[in-house]
Amino acid sequence: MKLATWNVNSLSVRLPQLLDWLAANPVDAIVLQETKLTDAKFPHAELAAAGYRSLCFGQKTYNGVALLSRDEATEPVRNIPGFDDEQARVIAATVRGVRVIGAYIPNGQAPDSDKFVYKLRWLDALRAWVQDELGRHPALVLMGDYNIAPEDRDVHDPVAWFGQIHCTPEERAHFQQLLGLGLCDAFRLFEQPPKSWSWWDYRNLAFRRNQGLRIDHILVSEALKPRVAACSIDKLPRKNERPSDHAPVVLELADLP
DNA sequence: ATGACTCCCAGTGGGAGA
Repeated sequence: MKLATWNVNSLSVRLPQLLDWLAANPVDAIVLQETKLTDAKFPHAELAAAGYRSLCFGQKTYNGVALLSRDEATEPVRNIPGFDDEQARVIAATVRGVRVIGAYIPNGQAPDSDKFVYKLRWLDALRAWVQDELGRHPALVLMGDYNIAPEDRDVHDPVAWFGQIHCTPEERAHFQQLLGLGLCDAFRLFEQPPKSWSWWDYRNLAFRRNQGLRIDHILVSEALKPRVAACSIDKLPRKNERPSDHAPVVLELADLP
């Protein structure tokens, strides 16, 4: 079973690239972030033609998430239950026995901003809810755009980025607290190329210079960890014309005996 | 260098992203 996450930065702009990618990478499920589409405009038919059913949770202009799956996705949840949020950032459902949570964690803008306060509050609510979900669904994947670079090795220039948004001690502590729930960063279960990033700024020729951050993650529960067979970042779509600034991250799970 | 690019809604500019 293969799962993926990708911040597409506008699904209407990126739909052809997504369809191409799914044709080349026929994952069983994928969560998308920054669809920037109301549900009325979601391209259900095009994705169905590619073999995917869609759960969407969008809004105009900003945010918006979706969960695409080949098989039925049951028990859907939109946003964090009990956490009042005007922004569409979470979609979850169960696919082939795996609880799949797709999250677009707030950017936070700057450590001295109101948006940073919101980011930390949001992460508190996420952690409490994921803990509940783990009780109900031991086989769980929490994946998406975390907007957190967990360690210095996830940052192309850790000295310049230290204390900046994505790299503050507070954000990194939140990431560690998620791991403290028994979740595991699947990417780090494997040897990876040095300087592995999932996001590169559009500016400054950052992709060509490989100046990026690893901020898109796939965390897996204890129960799923023995099934993790591979996890990688696919840089190829970042080489497209008019690419998203993020690359997809892919997880492979061994099938149950 | 308070930059750079890309998206969106707007409306011939500005906010947000990261």
